[in-house]
Amino acid sequence: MPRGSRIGTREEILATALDLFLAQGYEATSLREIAERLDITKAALYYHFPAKEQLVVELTRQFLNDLADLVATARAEPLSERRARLTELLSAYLDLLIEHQQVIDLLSRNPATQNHPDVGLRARNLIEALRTELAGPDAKAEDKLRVACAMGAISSVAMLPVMDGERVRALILGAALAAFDAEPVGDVVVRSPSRRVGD
Amino acid sequence: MPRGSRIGTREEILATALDLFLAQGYEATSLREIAERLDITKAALYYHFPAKEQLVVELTRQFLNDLADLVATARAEPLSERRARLTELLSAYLDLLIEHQQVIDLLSRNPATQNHPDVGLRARNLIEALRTELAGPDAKAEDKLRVACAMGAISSVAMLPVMDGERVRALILGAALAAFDAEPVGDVVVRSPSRRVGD
DNA sequence: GTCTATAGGCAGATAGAC
DNA sequence: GTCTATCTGCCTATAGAC
Repeated sequence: MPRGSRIGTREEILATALDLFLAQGYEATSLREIAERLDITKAALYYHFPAKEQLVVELTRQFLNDLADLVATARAEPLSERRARLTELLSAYLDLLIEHQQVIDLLSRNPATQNHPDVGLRARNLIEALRTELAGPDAKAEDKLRVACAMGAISSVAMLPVMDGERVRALILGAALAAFDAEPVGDVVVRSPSRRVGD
Repeated sequence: MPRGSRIGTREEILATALDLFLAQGYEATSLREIAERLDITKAALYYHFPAKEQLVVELTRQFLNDLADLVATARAEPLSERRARLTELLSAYLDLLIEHQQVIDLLSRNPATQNHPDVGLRARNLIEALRTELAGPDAKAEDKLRVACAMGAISSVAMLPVMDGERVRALILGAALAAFDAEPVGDVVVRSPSRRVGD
């Protein structure tokens, strides 16, 4: 059943694809499912996108460009003011994750997208570049690990239901900086459990 | 070409399946690929495992049981010594992630596995239970966020190439505790980039 | 425990009418 | 821009011989 001429078909396709990819995964979602939900046919999809993978390329393009911008910003920052630079860049990284939360979910949860040169590989390279920039050119292994922990704390936004407000943002940024600065903690002993839970 | 009777066929199948699932994803890996790499046939796989999804169930069983044990430990701990309890449980959680790094990769990267009641849903419930236990029964939203940040810092192990040594472990645990304790940091301004990187 | 052979289905993708 | 119709190929899973 045709829907007639609409302005936003392409955007509707992308939105629907994102929905289904997030819920079921990229590989587990067929073009038939996407088409059915939109009440069009598979062939109609192929008018707008030459192949299934192109859906992911388009869905992730904006995020990846923003991430590339952030790396460029990092490279342009003077190394002299190290602390201010770290704070600023982690803050921008946090904003990026919040803004593109769904796309990041898509990328991190779908191995099939991670080997695509314009998507997964590009993302990996950019993240690696950011980590390198944050640690500094003369960074020791420990500094790199500290940066990884800080970025990990920021990644906790991905685990959370919804992001709301400046207070939450400030807390996560504070946690990331504290993770970076932290003293090592060793020699912790764990007692044995009384009974297993869950089965 | 038959391989004759071997003791470890079942374990070889699981190891090969894990390899391929990690490299390509669960959905993107066919039973034919697994069989070919092992030099057996698809039908032989079905002798050992009744369905493809059973491979994931077996691969994740040990990790999920260990995680359930950790939740049980958390429930058995006295709430009186809050700080020691938090340190101890985060430490055990870190050990768990290190020990089962590959399985965690498998779970977190494959949406298709995440709706299975004995795998993804069980994992989600256990992680949620652990977060709740760590935050405490009377926890405010902010405490839960702090726990999420701490667990996020620990999750940084998943981003790292290899885990080696007590020093690295101590650093990550320290970062997690510091993330939990951190003061909020607000009002950071980001300058604009000079030029985009990467294309 | 492993094989051959095949059923039965759905995938991604294309051709060409309208 | 969307359709119908169809191709080709691979998928999971099963039956039954050895």
